[in-house]
Amino acid sequence: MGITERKEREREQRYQAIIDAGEKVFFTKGYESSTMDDVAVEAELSKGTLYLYFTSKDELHFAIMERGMKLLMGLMEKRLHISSNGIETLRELGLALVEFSNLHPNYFNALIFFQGRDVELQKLQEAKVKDFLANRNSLTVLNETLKRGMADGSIRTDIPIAELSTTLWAQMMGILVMYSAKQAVFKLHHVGREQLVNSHLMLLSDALKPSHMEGANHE
Amino acid sequence: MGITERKEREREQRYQAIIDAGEKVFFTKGYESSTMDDVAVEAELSKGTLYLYFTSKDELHFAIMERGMKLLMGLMEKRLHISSNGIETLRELGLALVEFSNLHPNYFNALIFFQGRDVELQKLQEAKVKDFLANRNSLTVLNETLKRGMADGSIRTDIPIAELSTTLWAQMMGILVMYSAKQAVFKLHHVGREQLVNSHLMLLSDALKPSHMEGANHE
DNA sequence: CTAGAAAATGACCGTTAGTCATTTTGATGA
DNA sequence: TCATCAAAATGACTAACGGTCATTTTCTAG
Repeated sequence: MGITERKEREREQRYQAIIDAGEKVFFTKGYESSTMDDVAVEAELSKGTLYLYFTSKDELHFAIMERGMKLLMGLMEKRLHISSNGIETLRELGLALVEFSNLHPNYFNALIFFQGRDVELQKLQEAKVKDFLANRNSLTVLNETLKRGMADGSIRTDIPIAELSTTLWAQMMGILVMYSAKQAVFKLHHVGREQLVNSHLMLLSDALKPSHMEGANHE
Repeated sequence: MGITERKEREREQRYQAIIDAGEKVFFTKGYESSTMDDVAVEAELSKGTLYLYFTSKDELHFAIMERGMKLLMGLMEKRLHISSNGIETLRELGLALVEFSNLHPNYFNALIFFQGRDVELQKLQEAKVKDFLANRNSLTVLNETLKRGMADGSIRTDIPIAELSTTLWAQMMGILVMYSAKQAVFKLHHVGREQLVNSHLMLLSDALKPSHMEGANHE
């Protein structure tokens, strides 16, 4: 009989329903200003029940971020084989991130916000984080693309790949975190997010070329 | 009679003493885990008194960060005139930041942590923040240096200066924020902070050259 | 010595993440 | 149909902490 199966399915549905409620609340009021009671009301459940599905507010937030990450990965995969050239693919990945930020601004913010906090990697259960890092994620894809670019000669090879990929990843995530954390500074200088990302990519397109390679067409 | 003067002096001393206590507590237990009661005990004052000098926990943290910023600025000013060449001075500024992180790791962390949060610029009194931004700070110095570099021909001029300076600032602060927030990721890839900063500067030294300028000596 | 202002105190408040004893639900077997 | 029992759900409660304010203490001035 499929009773255990049905129960499992119901549990999964409720789990997703809580994430739905969490999204609605967090995206509307912002993470810090949202309370678990808010989420409970939205989900039409008691707060106690939430804690049967999530061990903490941060874990719920993590689940939302994971959804966002899946969406982003989808957009990246789609662009991954547009070009066979490594450096151009890299640019596509950058554009995927921009596209993501326009299509799903809320998930984008959740992801950026989460990236800029040191909480989860320490306080969340090791297992969950390990699992997340082990899975194919934006950093993995970046790494593969760099390998391709180094192989086809479109990307410099004098920086070890592990260093280069983490650096590029940190740069991109970093400027986005800074932009969301320090909007006032950027406004003061009349620089928008689009401009920031653009000039970043512009700098990169030159920086990644193998030395002495002529004929840059950054644009 | 100098009574008002003495009072003012005493007030300033107490103000500084509270920052001292705040530093001791925050640097030891971490900002989030530290309570205002902890600080009060360390300062040998009641909690209520703290709030006569600081309107919030964040404002106390801001004051600590300002101290750090002053130290950093000192290190930067010192290196500012080592070279008359713009691009080399820019590198010196990067190295000043590295030096700062080694000399004053606690202030460095406070600064980074503060940079990566969106709280203060919104919740702190406008005046305080405006004042901070108006003062000569790392971003100002960066801007000046870029101007010099563009003038002496050592830095590309095709990116507007406001965009370029904010981008470079966001990149550098960004990767440091990411490093402190996501140490686990970097450890997994065996990349240390020194390596991260190095490969970042390496990429930059190529990216900032005027197009078609030959003979790169990045090192 | 006293009046009164300025500084300091600490008991108290409101909020909220997280807990747990109790209740409800629903499957099972007689 | 009902009794039993485990799983699920509940919501009152706790602990912790940032921030407040009526009261007390300290200091100045006349």
